[in-house]
Amino acid sequence: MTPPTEQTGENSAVPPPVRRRPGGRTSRTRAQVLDALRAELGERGYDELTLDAVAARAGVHRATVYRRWRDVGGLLADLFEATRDDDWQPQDTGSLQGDLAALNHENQAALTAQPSIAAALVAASFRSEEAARGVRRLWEDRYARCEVIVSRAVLRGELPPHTDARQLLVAATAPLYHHLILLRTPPDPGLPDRAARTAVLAAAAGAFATPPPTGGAPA
Amino acid sequence: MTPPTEQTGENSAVPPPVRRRPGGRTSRTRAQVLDALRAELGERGYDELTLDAVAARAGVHRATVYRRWRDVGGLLADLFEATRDDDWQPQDTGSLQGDLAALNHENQAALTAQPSIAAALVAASFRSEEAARGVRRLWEDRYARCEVIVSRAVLRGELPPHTDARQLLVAATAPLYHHLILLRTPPDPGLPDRAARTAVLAAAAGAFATPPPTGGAPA
DNA sequence: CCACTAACGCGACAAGTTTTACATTAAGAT
DNA sequence: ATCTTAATGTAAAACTTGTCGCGTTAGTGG
Repeated sequence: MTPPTEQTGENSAVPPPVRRRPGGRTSRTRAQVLDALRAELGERGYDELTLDAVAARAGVHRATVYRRWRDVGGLLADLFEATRDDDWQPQDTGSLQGDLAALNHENQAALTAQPSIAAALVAASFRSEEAARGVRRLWEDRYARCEVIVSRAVLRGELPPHTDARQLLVAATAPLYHHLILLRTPPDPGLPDRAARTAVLAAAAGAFATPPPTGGAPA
Repeated sequence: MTPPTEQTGENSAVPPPVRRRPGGRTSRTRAQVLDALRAELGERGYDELTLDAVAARAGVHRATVYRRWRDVGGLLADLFEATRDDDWQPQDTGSLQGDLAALNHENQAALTAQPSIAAALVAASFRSEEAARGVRRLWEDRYARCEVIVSRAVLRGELPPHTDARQLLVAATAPLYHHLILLRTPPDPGLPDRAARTAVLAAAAGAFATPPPTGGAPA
């Protein structure tokens, strides 16, 4: 991701041996390249992605891309990084099942859009360890933002106070990803709602209850 | 997938029979190459997979591999084919939750084995349309074999007669795949059992009931 | 055992991808 | 405005990937 700043040594003698230049041209190049990457991912798909095409589309020389991102994995990792800082947040529909269903509908739309950047990103995450780390952090960020869905439901009295938010969210969303990404079955318009309903039923049956915070135990 | 029969030679009117030779060397070569492919997938991982390395490991010339399988996608598709015809079947533990948990434990073991062929196969399915078709058929086959878990549970009286087997199986197994393959979180020893339990609770709450065969009076 | 030829090995090569060395441009500080 | 040098551009070399023609090996049927 961005320039590998390995310089951060712990020694006290040499503070910053290399003065970076994050301004003007550098950031402009990054923006151009990431835009070109998104466009290529969408149009040509992941497996036909070449660094060369990205560089050409960005109006930048190939060597520049190779130098700064090294390979496709590095490029994608940086894209994850850039994707991560937006202001997305889950809708508030007024009910747990509605919130989860809305989330699923949004995901289904993103994953089945004809040139799907989301699907390309998932495919890409298998490319390199670097990209895998990037996608892991992206998922973590998104699930963290979704936890508010659960806390809202608790406040409304729809769920018991000690509910494992992550487990509930995963139960509600995993079937969708499973079908669209792993099984590769054609999109089922009813699936988002069914999966949400199933998770809510399981939650009502106490499937995601965490052990009550009984007084401080040892250790 | 086996040998691509493009060998139409010239033209004439009658397609020459082209006598194949499935015996001896041909099948031996296929076995060597697929073994080498499995080994490479496990050791080097999917993204570092090269036809060249597979051929070298199989003790076969590159041109042979290119001729018979054309590219990585064809190679992987053939591997799916070979993987599909084994005699695997789900364990019978005597209870629905036990069966589902056993299935999850087995999958978790397969997906976290250090060189995980299973994980590599999933990654590989993104490579080409051909490989994607192969993996889709593999999943279809495995889920079909698992349906017996549900019918056994129905016979035992653990489930109502009209239960959607696929939905139940997906609900029980999807969270595992979601964590291990998409989220890339480290394996959680408790997850297989929890996911199985959640699915059983949802089933008990009627989450997977299919409309009764008789025309019930609509609301 | 023999003839036929599918399937393989070999090496050369075209196309594509990544690295490297050097020249040029422009960010950032004085 | 001027200087320093990080970041790019440029071009050619080094390496990778996939294809092709041709000679050799070994199934298969007689």
